[in-house]
Amino acid sequence: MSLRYALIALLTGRPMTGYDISKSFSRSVAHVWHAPDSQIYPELNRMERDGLLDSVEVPWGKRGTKKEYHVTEAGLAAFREWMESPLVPQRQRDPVYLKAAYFDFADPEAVREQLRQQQAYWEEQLALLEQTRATLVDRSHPTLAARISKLNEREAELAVRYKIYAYDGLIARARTELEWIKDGFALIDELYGP
Amino acid sequence: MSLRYALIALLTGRPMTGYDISKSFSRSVAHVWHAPDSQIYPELNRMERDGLLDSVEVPWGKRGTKKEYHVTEAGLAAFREWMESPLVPQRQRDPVYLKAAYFDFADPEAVREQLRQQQAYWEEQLALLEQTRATLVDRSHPTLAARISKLNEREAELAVRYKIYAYDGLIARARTELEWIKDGFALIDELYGP
DNA sequence: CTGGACATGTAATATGTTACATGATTGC
DNA sequence: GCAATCATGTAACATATTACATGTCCAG
Repeated sequence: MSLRYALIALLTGRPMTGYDISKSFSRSVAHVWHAPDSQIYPELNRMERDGLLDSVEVPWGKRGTKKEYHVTEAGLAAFREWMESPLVPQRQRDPVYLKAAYFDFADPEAVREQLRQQQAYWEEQLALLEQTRATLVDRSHPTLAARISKLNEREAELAVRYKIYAYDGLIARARTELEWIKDGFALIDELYGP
Repeated sequence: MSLRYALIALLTGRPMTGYDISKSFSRSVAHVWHAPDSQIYPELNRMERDGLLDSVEVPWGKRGTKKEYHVTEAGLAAFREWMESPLVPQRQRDPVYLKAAYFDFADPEAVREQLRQQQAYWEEQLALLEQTRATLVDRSHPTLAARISKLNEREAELAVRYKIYAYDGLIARARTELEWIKDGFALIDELYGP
């Protein structure tokens, strides 16, 4: 059910179409949440049906229209309620750690290759996260900028600081993963020779 | 589809019933993988149908029987193939970071309370992980012990070291989460006063 | 006038959760 | 004999993935 709240969170910044949201979910916001089109559009419809969102038909070009969604009072209330409700701890289900625990079933070269892939992935993530963090610090991040334009300085400060805080967590996590991967290379070298 | 491989991984140690597996998934192995009964039993049946597992009816008490599953050659081959195949990077979908990015929508006391809960959760996890790690180091961990009893010293060393490596990753992750939570308390104190 | 971005979905499948259901065995 | 544990599921629902389908608009 968190998809709902991720959608509301995004829409608190500015009204958006399903397409806008979809793009956000595969670009900068993707670090915090991701969902494919096929999940977004039906969920937006359900949320409108449930009164959490309102939509306005906006002209698009000559004949086309698009639906811009914005959060209703009920939606905002539901979001606040979720924000204040306790978090159910996530259950562990991460294939990476499962694999690592059984690396002895794989060829050491195959293991090295997988570690390299993971390393490349996390290095790229880390770079993106730090880049995005910088746009939060200077307040140029588009979604954030849209949101804080409607707030006073104190409120804006809070919004910005918490977003930076979230990114600091993601960055720390990425660094931890990279450290662990580095240890993995060292372990294989030790067990099989370089 | 990783559930399949998690099940095979467990069964490489020793033959088990669905119930045994279910218990493992909610005790020590839960750090690496978790699944409820209702997912385990049907999946075991499907895996037997697909030839990855074999089952033997074992007497249990006077009239009862239970099904002990063991991995077939085909199952082991499938496991090795999965172990050597590249990992598709996980997409981010973590409600904790989503919430953190929007903490300004919640009352600071509610935020503190959630941080306290997260802290308690991760501290408990960390303790369990370190405890389990110790049973890997001295080779008293039941699943591991069953597995290495069938291996020579070199193979046992590999199996043990990789499992410790996986737990080191989980422990590092838990510590990183705890650090981040600590920063969260500091941030709220700074923004609202202690 | 064409390709890429914009826009909105459906369908089928896979995976995961919650609740319910049932019975045997073992230890006290 | 009674409670806790062992044992094995089904059913309904919720969520997520993959593949497909269709059409508009805008820039070059």
